[in-house]
Amino acid sequence: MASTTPTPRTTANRPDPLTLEVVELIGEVVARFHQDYEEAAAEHALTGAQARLLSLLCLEPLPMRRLAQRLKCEPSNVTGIVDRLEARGLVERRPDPTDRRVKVAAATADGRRMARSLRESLRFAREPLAGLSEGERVALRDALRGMLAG
Amino acid sequence: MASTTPTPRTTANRPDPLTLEVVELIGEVVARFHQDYEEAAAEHALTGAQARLLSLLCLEPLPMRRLAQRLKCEPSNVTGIVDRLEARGLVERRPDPTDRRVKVAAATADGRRMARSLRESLRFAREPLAGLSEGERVALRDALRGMLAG
DNA sequence: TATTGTTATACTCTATAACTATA
DNA sequence: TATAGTTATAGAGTATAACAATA
Repeated sequence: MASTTPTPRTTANRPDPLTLEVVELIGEVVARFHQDYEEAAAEHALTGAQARLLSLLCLEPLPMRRLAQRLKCEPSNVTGIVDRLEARGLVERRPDPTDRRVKVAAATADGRRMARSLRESLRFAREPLAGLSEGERVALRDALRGMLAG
Repeated sequence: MASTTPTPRTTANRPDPLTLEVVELIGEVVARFHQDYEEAAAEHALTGAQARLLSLLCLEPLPMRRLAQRLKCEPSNVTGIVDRLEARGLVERRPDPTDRRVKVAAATADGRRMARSLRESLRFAREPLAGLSEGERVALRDALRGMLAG
């Protein structure tokens, strides 16, 4: 089926109706996912950035510099976000034994509890697949893999 | 297949591996989509909020109040965003003949050009389906419809 | 000299509350 | 009285530039 061009197109070089609909659906899913995440964060008196940083630190402690890379922002911003989380006892700074310039941020026990509660309060992001059969989930998985690969 | 519970689960009430993988894939797509959008906006010296507002106004002029509802923020914020876009000649405020309290925001010709350029510079958001066959796109469409419905 | 984290600065987004002009 | 838009204010995220401590 016309596989020389990346995406099927009609005459005027516009995506075909099927592709257009899928793009729109993805946009809706993205919006729902994000809204869900922000609301869950707000319910815990966290901003989106704070929730993302805390979730990252629950996987593993990270130096400030690495945090900035993961969050795709400048290192100077991470200082403030960690400051606010540290003031609430959710995160702490630890020295790095091998390099005294480095400060490693880590989630505290309270921080991990908060992150777990946050994760559990994500409705759409956690249960987006409630309406799908196993076959549909397999198809969705394969399509998403294809998107991220392509 | 096991359709009494919303989502298949293993013993400890945790989602099964397939569901977990799909959730993770959706998260990655959401992240890519958003990053793509923000970068495209930045390339045009727009913030994300400005780009979203401008894109909305390219579909139809809207009263300030309605804009706030669409952007899911307070009306007072819209004032500033429209101010900055208006200062750059991308948006204008028009009076509403039927209600003198209302100001209708509308994209200018320059604003529409900017929005079109913005739309065209979205790589992943515009061409997320490059790697998928028609059959995969149909499967993806159906799965996404099911997600948003369920 | 280069790197890590921080500070200082400026801008934008955000919500809240008070204000104005209409209705 | 109620509504549309604005202003004032304060907190948070963001990028840039300059800085101290360390490598």
